[in-house]
Amino acid sequence: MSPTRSGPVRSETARLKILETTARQLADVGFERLTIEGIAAEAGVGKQTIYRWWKSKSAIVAECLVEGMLLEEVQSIRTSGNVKADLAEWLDRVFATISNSESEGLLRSLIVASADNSEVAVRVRGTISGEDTLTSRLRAGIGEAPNLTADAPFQEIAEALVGAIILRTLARAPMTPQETRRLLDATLGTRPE
Amino acid sequence: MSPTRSGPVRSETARLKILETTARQLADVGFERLTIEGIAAEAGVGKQTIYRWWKSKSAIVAECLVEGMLLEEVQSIRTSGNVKADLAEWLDRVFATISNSESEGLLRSLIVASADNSEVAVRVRGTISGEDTLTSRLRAGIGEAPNLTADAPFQEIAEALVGAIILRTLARAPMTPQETRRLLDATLGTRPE
Amino acid sequence: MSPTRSGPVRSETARLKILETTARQLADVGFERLTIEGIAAEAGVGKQTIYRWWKSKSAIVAECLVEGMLLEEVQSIRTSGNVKADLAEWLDRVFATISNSESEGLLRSLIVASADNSEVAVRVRGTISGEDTLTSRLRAGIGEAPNLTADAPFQEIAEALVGAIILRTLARAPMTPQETRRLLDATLGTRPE
Amino acid sequence: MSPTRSGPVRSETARLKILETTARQLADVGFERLTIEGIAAEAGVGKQTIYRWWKSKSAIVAECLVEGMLLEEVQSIRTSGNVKADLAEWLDRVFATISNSESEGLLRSLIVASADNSEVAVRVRGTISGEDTLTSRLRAGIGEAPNLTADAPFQEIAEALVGAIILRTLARAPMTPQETRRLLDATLGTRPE
DNA sequence: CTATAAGCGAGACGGTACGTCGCGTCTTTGA
DNA sequence: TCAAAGACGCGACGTACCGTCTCGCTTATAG
Repeated sequence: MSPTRSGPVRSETARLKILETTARQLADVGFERLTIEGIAAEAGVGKQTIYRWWKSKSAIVAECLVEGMLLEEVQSIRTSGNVKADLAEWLDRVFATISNSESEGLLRSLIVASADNSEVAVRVRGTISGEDTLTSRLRAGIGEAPNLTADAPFQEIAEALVGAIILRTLARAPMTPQETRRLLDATLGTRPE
Repeated sequence: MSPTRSGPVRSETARLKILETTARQLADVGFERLTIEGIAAEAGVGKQTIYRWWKSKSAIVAECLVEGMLLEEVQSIRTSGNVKADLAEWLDRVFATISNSESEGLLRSLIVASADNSEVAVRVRGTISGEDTLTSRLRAGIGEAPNLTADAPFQEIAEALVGAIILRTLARAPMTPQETRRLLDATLGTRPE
Repeated sequence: MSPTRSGPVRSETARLKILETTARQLADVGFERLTIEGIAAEAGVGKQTIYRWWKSKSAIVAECLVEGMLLEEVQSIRTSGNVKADLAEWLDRVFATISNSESEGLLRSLIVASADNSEVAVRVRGTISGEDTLTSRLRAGIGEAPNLTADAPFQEIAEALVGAIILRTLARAPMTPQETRRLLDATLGTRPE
Repeated sequence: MSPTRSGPVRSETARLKILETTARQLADVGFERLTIEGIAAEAGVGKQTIYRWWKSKSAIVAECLVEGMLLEEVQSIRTSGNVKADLAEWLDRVFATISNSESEGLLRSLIVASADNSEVAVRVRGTISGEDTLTSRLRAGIGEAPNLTADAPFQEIAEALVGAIILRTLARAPMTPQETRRLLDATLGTRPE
């Protein structure tokens, strides 16, 4: 076996077309009704080309997340000096995004994909909380809220927040701004305004 | 249809056999590989009998939850006077149960079913937190933890806890006892021991 | 067992409704797509009422034939003194009737029913040839055609004619008037005009 | 679709296995109880492979006829110089074949298939009369019987004979040798011996 | 003049087969 | 040698009917 084998190399064009198509169809029809055949047809690609490079549809979805093709809108968190206000704005944005009829069910689809593939689970969580900007924001907020001391359980607070988002997504019951404030009070130890 | 129509009546035997079979197979093979045909075959029932009364497999799962055929082990929460200890014991029990290989993936399956059917989502959440015994326990714990004041956001604290369970379930990363303590410190406002 | 048992007697209304519905649907959708459930529904009758009195759908069709609800138009044959002319007129009428789009496929449906139930086969044949008026007409025509001698094989001539009708019905190729004349020449021994 | 498209080609193995299985099962259980699933299972083939190439079970049967897999025994007619004797032998052979319990009902099944598909009707008729060897034999017999003149209606005589076969098949009443003679007398204009 | 038993409309039941969709693998042809 | 196209065996889908079996109601003899 030669170190560099002969023949054409993986087609980047095909790879991107497949990812874009997957992202589009995932938002459109959801994970359960997403099919390899459908992706191949719309992407103008042979099925084998997909099977050659990915081992399941959740793996394609995972790669879409890595490429930042999904949930771009919810990855940033403001740092204004008031951690509760910043997180409230972020949570409101998250719930507004997932309630948007255009990508209705997208996060729910990602949850299903997560159940199939823990790589997706990790990516979804990372993506929702902006590649760990959530934990960073919490750490940056030491002193801005009673619970945010130097030895606070930042990781667990982040989990509680993201977990609540997931819970509400599954229940199709986005949080209202009042509820997000109460959630933040519960996890940051702040008091109602 | 008249209020009392004549003719044969729904078979309770068939209904129970279907629910039992569904519960068993769900724990066995997971939601994605659960099939109506498989249920019908094992339950000794015609497919139409299933389609007549339920409109999807997630609807059957929802009824299993209502009948208490799933997740019975995690529905009770101790009330000892120490809310953090009680919830820690409960969380440890929850993670032990869902890590148990016998029902490996059961909760993950229920999450997938939830994505398909908000009825299931509501039931799963109700069941995990023991038909609202979680919120009740929190209310009963007023004064046992800094965050548990009379006007505390009990609902949101419960959501944060259940959400964290779901998050860890998807990531296939059950919380260790240390982590559950930190999560409780984060949501109850307690301090590490 | 008493000679006359108690209880209500067979409902003539239901019987007739079933036969009428069957005749109508048979002409409409054909024998293969005729269903007991469809008959019961349209006739406003329980399925059991049908199964109680008939053992198959072809048996109902047979009874429709007995009741003269099917193919009434083709049962009479003229007796004018010219057997070839009379049979030509009858054959033309038969082919016109079965080509009529309104009952398109009715005879074909009856052939299928015949294959299932020899009772129907006998009835169809009897009905097409007008309760043996065909053989009668042939017997009455002794001397009107070369083959019609006193010891002629009347039965076999009739069979040849009806068989040809069936053949053309299956092939969806009705005979033209010219062809019917040639068929009659072949079986009656007459010569072309 | 381009004239020569790339990609896999139709499997001849599968095609033949399907036709052979269909021929066997048709003789075994009859057309009404012949099922696509049964054929697929016995042929070791996916259902879709059948649906891809044929649009109904009668279409498969038609192709069996084309391939000469059905009714091979009745396709030849002797030419001895005595047309009545030759046809009598053929008719006796036909009725013997269709009465044979081994293929009991095969011709009846083909009649049902004909009702569904005129292609089958044409093929059955062509096959029974040996790819028009019947008409050929009649033409070859000019002068051997009163009705067989140069301008005789050969086609219609053939139809009368085949039609009678079908009629008797439906009635499950094969002709006796005496009856076949009378039928031939009726159509050929011969006299009883 | 009951009571009892059958007929009736209705339709649930365990089944079989339908025709379709999508899976993951394999085969062919063209670039 | 990869990629498109797509046929293949397979498994499940949701639907249509099958023939059997309750139901609750009505109706006509038999006691």
